[in-house]
Amino acid sequence: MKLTDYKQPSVTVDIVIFSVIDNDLKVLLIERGVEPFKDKWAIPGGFVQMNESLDEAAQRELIEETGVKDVYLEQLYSFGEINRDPRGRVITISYFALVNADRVKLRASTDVKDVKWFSIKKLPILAFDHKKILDYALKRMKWKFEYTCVGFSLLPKKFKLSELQRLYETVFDKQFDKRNFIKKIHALDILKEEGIDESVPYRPPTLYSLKNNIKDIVEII
Amino acid sequence: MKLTDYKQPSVTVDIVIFSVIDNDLKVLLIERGVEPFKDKWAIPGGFVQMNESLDEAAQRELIEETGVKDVYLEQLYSFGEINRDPRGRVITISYFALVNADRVKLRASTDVKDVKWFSIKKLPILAFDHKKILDYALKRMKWKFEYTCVGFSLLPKKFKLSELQRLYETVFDKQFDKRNFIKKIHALDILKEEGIDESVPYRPPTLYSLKNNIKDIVEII
DNA sequence: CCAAAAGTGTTAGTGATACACCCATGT
DNA sequence: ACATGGGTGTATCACTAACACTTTTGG
Repeated sequence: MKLTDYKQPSVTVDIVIFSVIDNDLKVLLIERGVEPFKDKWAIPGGFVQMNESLDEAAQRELIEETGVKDVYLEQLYSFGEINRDPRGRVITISYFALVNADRVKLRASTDVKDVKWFSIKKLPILAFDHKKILDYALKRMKWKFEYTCVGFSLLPKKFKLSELQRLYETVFDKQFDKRNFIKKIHALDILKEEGIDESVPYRPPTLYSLKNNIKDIVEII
Repeated sequence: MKLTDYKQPSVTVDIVIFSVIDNDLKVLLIERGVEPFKDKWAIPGGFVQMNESLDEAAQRELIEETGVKDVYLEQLYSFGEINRDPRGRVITISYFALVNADRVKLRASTDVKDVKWFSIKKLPILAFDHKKILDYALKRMKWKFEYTCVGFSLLPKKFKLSELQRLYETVFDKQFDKRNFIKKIHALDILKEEGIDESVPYRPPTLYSLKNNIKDIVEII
C-alpha cells in the first residue's frame, strides 16, 4: 500500500497571535481579499509546504505576518471537521504565539486586504471555524500564563514589578493585591535584581530580569 | 489559488491506548507485518479518510484495533517532522484512549502480525517517532488522571474506594495514605453511595459510583 | 481466634487571602 | 507641599501530609 493510494486532505497551520498593547489584550487578524469568506476577518495561516515541519510552517507564517521571530510559539490543537473549509478537505494545525507588539511591523501580504490588532473584547465575526480556534487559544494562553513564565516574553528584558503585575491584570482582566502578587513572584525565586530605574519622576523602582532561561520551565503554581 | 496547486502531505491518526491490567499500567502495541519497520512494534493508527473528521478517524482506528467504543479518547498533539516516515511526508495527529481491558477483544488486522498489551515499564523499541508520541501521551494521561476524573472510566460502574486508590497507585506507581486519599475524594463530592458488596469474605465494603456525568468536568485539585 | 481488608481523627505545617500605610522622588 | 507610583507585614483560613488503631466479616 503506497501513500498515493489515498486521496489526501490539505494541511494548513493557523496562528493565533496575541499581544498586549496599551494595557489591552489583542489578537492579530487579517481581512481576507479572496473567496471563500472574502472581506471577512480570519486568523492568519497558510498551507504546510512539503519541505518544512509543522513548527517551521508556523514560524514562517508568523514571520510573514509580523516580521518577528524568536517569540513564544506553541502548538495548540488540530481541527479536522469535514466541512470546515468550503474549498474541500482541509485539516488545520493551530498554534498560538505571544509577541511583543513593539517589535512587530504589520505587512499585508498577497490575498490579504488588511491586517489589524483587535482587542479581545471587541472581536469581529470570524471566517471558517476560526472563532472556535481563537476561543481555544485564549483558554490555553491564559492557562499557560497562570502556570508558567511565558508572560515574561511580553515584557522588556528589564522590567519593574508593577509592569509585570499590570500585564497579568490585563490578561486576566482583574485586579490583584500588590503585596500578595509580589510575595508570590518572590517566592518563586525566578527574578534577579537589575538595578534601579532613575529616569522616572517619582520614587525610582527596582528593575528585575528573569533568571536565565526559565521562561516556560518554572510553573507558577 | 486552488487546493490542488499544493503538493499535499499524507495525514494519519495514531492512538496510544492505555489500560490497567492486573495492577499494571499497559499500552496496546501492534507488531508491523509490512515495511517500513516490518517486525517492529508500533502504536496503532492509520490514514484519515476523506469522509471522516479527525475524531472519527481516531474512533474508527480504536474500534478496529480493540472492538471497543464509548471510551475516553482525547487528541494529544500533531507530529510533522519532514522525515518521520521513510515513505514520504506524513503528518500524524496523535490521540490517547483509556479503555477497560475487560471489554477489549484484540484483533490482528491486515498488515499486522500481532497485537499485545505491554507494561509501561517494559516497552520494546518502537517504530517511527512512536517513542516520542508515547512519552507525550503518558505525560498527558497522568496529568489528566491527576486533575480530572478520567480515571473513573477504567473502573466498573460501581466500585469500592480501595479499587479507586489501587488504580491511582498503579498509574502513578506510588503509594498513597488511605485516610488522606479517601478524605480528598470525599471532599470533591463526586461520588454517591451504591450500597454494600456482601459477596466478599471479609468486612463488606461500601460501593460507590460517580455522580452523573462529571467524568472529565470536575477538576481534582 | 485468625486473616483480610474496611473504616476512621488529629495535629502540624504550608500556602492563599484580605487588608492600609509610609516612602522616595520631581515639580 | 503635593502628586505619583514604590515598597512593605500580619492575621486568618483552607488545604496538605504525616501518622496507627479498631471493626467487620468468613473460615
